[in-house]
Amino acid sequence: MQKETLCLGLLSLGPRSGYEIKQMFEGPLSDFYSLSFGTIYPTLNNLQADKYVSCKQHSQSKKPDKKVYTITKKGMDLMKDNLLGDASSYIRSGNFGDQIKSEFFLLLLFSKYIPNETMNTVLNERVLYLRQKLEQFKYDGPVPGNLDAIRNEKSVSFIRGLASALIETGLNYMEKNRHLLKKKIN
Amino acid sequence: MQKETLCLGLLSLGPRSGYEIKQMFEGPLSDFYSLSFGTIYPTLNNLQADKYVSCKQHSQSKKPDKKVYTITKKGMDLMKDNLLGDASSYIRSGNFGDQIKSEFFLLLLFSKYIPNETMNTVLNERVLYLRQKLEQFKYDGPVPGNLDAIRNEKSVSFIRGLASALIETGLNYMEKNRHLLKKKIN
DNA sequence: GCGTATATATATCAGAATGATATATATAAT
DNA sequence: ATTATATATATCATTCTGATATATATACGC
Repeated sequence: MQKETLCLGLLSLGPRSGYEIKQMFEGPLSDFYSLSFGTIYPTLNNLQADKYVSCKQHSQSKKPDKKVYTITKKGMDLMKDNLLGDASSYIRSGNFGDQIKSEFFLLLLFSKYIPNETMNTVLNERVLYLRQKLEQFKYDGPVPGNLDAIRNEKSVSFIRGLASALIETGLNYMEKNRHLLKKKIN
Repeated sequence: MQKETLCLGLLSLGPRSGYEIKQMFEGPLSDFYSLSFGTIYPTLNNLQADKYVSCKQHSQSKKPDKKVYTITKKGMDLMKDNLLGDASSYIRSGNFGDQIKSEFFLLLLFSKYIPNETMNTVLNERVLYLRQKLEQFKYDGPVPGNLDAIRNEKSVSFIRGLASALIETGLNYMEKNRHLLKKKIN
């Protein structure tokens, strides 16, 4: 997805700064997508120059000014156009589409070069990590204010439910089949 | 995973050319990782310069020479060292770790800006696509010769089983919950 | 009270990776 | 006969990341 469409999409949920957009990528979106500061800030500047967003500078004593961006009518139109135009090309992406870089799967692929004890530790930690992820997706309590908008999106409950179901399946599979990765002789 | 470790890992399954390594990324590995020609060819050249791989040139009348690379003892050692050294850092990657770029999930996130009929078509095509993927992972018949080595890896049956289980869960969830993405009024 | 770590906030840039293109030929399909 | 696809390597502009710079505030342990 184009970085412009993505930034506009997040701004459509409410006005926010570049820093807060980054927080979304590190919080609720971290499992699906990410953009770096080096992409976010220039993108916002370009979107502003082309009037797709407006910007209000909030001076905060001695911190750098917080630049809060608001999507314009022109920006909403561009976002909707882009989403509609590219919708069909996103059908074949994501789990299991063409954008995953799973280093964990590569590690499994080459697991025969790794001692059994090491793989055991790795798999144990992987299970712990996935359990943690699962709790994260199931957690339904309060979230920091700037992440509230995304949490309240109806589509997000669909996505969180799907992610939970996938992780549960992965955990069950791992518990039942991890013995297949063991080498007979070390 | 470092591109060097990855290329060495694939060459550890048997000698092959850069073109054939790319074929692995477009075939059985396409759902987990990918490297472009622009990365593969320079990497192989560097690995050769440092004696981690050796190279035999097979002239083929008028096509460019096919350069078949073979991993050396030095290369096997480097690969194993790298795998062991980095193993713990791969635990938190992949579904659902930190490397997924799921444009499909982003599309769902912004689905409220897309007409119900369009989303319906998109979800239908997604289901067809996932069914196709599922068949691919479950297919157990013969594969082209250069992809045989990877198919015969014991770890690959573990990975294919996991992928199949995940896709099945995703399909079931989608069928049962897709109504949640529908907007009440269009 | 003092140092350390973390959080807020924007900006920039070297290095890395991709996606496209160039080159050249063979083969299969229409 | 023409078009498309496959084999095979190589290069490069554009893009993106990850790191770093800058500046301040707050929280935490000792």
